[in-house]
Amino acid sequence: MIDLRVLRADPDIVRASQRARGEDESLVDQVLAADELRRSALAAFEQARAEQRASGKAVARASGPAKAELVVRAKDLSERVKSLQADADAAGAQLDALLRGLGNIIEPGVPAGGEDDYVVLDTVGAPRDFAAQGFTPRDHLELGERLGAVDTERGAKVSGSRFYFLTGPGARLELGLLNLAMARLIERGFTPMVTPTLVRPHVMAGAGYLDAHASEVYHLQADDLYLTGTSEVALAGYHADEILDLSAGPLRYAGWSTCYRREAGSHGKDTRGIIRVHQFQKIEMFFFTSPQDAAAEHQRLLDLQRELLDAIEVPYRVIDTAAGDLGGSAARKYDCEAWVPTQGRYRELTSTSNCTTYQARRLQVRERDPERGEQTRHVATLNGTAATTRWLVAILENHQQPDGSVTVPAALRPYVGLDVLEPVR
RNA sequence: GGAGGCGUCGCAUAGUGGCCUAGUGCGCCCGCCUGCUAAGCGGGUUGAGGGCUUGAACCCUCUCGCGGGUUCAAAUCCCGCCGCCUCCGCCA
Repeated sequence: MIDLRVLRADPDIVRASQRARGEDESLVDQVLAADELRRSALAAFEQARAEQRASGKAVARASGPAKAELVVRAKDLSERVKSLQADADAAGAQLDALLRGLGNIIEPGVPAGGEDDYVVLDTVGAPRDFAAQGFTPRDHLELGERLGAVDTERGAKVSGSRFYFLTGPGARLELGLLNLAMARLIERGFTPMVTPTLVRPHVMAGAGYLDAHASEVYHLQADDLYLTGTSEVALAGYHADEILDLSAGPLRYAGWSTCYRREAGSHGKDTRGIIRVHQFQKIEMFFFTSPQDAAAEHQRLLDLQRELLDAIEVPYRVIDTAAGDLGGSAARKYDCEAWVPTQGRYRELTSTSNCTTYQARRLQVRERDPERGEQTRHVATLNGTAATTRWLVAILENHQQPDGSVTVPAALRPYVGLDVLEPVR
């Protein structure tokens, strides 16, 4: 949710943001009108309520016939209060519904437009020239099967399409990668967290995943719980309804969880291998910070992601996602995409979003504002991928050898316990 | 799954329909007093929204786990939900 005060004070900023996202500008005026309505309804209710409270005291003091008469009058007043309260509640609900329909206000500099209007900020490393090395690269699934590392056939037998087993060296590679990421983050002062993957509706909604992404999310009807597609959801909810002390700096969490995604809108896309699957593992970074530090912390998250990508030695590029391709909660989003040789293109391995105060406002995460004494204000939240199962795709393909073996990147070897993955068939 | 108990200010507790503008103790903050510390004395100490301005002060409303209901009036009575505790049952 955006700040209603900002919208009142400067509606043009919100209009411009909506325009850049390719979303409805007129929503801004609808919100302003609903706000007017709510304020007048609220004032009417509160005045009537104050009268009622005064009359209640009079009743309590009176006795005998005088009391009976006062009660009769108080009944009328009670009816009026009830009806005015209903009006005020309805006006409040209307405003809230409209306000939740607005996406976060984009950060200045975000490219306007949709999915294809990203701006490439940096490109690191060069795609390997397999032709010059005299062989045609195998894709990650063929490699994984030859190495005895990935089994999608049995994954489908047990759970259906887009499920898989990581076996032997594949499982070791994933655990090694996640442990490397976690170890690096702990060194940087992160608090490691293993988070719940089933959450209540208000937590899912608070993180913003029940709006546009609702069809992407698994729901357990019998228990009314949602399976999370990232530990961001649980980490965002971790401090819900709390007033945090950020005077010693941001709270930095590294959440390890299995992630579940329905992939409802992507039938036919990436059906081969483990690029797009219903279940995978991820280490997610999540910050709670003071609003004025959010943009700088966002750069820090991006730097950490780049360091981790450097550690697995794959070519990648960094893109600044266009406004129309941001989630509703994000004010800015950077993706790092690794080169996938057999696809001849870059594929997303990490994503980091600055949600400014948008998530925190829904989840009621606040801090004391040092400049305004004891007053509270909403904090900013940021999130970013540290490592996921999908990274195995880039590792396998970019480090493959002509004989079908795969060299384990040096930084990973202590965590995987193997220097080379050898074909078993 | 069954039975019972509980949820009040940062913590602990009092409060069985109007005298609650929620009392008291502890903690914390400010001040006074005092060789220092402690003690003592006085004051303050949930959060949100609205009036309203750049802000402060002031006024009003809401906030006793959450949401409904009864009543002229609800921390207090009723219903639902959530959480915690105890016992029984079940259990990868």
